[in-house]
Amino acid sequence: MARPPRPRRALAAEIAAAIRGGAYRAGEWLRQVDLEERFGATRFDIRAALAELALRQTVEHVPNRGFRVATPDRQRIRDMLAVRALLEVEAALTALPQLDAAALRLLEAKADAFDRAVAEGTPASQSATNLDFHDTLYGFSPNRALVEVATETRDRARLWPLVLWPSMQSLRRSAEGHREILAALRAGDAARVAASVRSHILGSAANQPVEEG
Amino acid sequence: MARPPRPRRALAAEIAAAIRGGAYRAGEWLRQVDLEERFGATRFDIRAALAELALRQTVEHVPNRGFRVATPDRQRIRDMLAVRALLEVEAALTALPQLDAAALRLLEAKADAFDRAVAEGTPASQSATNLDFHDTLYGFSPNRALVEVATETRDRARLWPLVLWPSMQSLRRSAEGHREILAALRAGDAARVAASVRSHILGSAANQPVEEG
DNA sequence: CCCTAGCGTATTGGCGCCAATAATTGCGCC
DNA sequence: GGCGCAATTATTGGCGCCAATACGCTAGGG
Repeated sequence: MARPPRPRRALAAEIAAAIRGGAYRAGEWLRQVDLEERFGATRFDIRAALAELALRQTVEHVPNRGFRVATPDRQRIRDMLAVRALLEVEAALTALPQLDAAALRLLEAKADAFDRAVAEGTPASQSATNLDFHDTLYGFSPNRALVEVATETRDRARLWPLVLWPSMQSLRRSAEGHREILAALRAGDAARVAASVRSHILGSAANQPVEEG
Repeated sequence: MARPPRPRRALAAEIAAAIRGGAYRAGEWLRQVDLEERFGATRFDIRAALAELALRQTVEHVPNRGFRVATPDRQRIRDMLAVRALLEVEAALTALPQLDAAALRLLEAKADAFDRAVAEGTPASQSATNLDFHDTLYGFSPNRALVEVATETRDRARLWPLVLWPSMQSLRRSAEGHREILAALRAGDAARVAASVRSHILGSAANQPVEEG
């Protein structure tokens, strides 16, 4: 199926999504010919996309060997989570003074959407509605650069846990986290916002099965 | 002069350095043929490097027009500085518990080196020794990911102010800032470390000539 | 005299081919 | 029968050519 002319940048995201979705395992070599076929793109585009992903450390590049999916490192995941928490707490705090009643209603609706996705949605829709809640909140921050760095960092760290993500327990905890954040925002309590966002982010991974490699 | 086979990644940094050094002005179009000649690289490499810089928002890409140097936006610079402060304060704070007497001596030596560069060095050596001080400090942080994101963000934001950087006054202030940070580290006073790093970063740009465009 | 339309030129960017390099398999030797 | 070396094959990656596109200039018309 010859797809219509694919927007250049999208390809990298598409490959990243495929990796996230579990199409390729951690450490697995990505052969360019396979990718060509799978995504119906030219070799040139594939290479450009892979280079971009390598820059984002989604894949690892070994000269004359190729690209392979970056391997999760437990310590690094923890470190990344700490960075995420730092950035996202700040994003939430800077958003806080900008929130009016309408904004809070909007956020409530997003939280509802996530709840519904948890109850009856697919893992993909759960992930999407979850991100949507956070992005909506951070979108109110007047510091655009902060939001960009935060989402970038989140996307960079997000690769790993997605395969083992959909445990019902952690989903419920996430939903509760959203409610707690919302309550803190409504109260206008900065310290409480910081604490709730922080624990929401750190907690989302803390309850992951700690198997050793 | 045909240079020896240039390491791939270095080229992007080299171009970025050229932009930083003022070889190309903000908003100026970067013609690929010029870059080819200037850096003695093939068109292919130039293009890859430019794509990388575009991803880092050092240059802007306009399809079928080419690449131009990203234009500084005063608001964005402020925003970026806030992000830098956030990240680098955290890096310094996490480094703090790891510092022993030898580490403090090393940092003192780096601060001395910067002082010498301010007194008698070139702008390039001033910049290098300044970065070296910060990198050495952050290097003691156990959170590698944090340090990476911090230095990445710094390099991303660093493009703009360098042309107008070498005012003797701001250099002196930077040198003092290093001393203040060192003193706070020696005292083991976390709050003071945070405050000194923050004001060092925000201050380094606050005293910039605020001409309007 | 100014505005517009068309052409020529300069520049970018897509892509396919081929050389360089590493993995693999098969053969010979110990 | 096992091990090591060498030829074969698979895969990556460098690069130059050419089509696509935008810009500047000139000529013609209002």
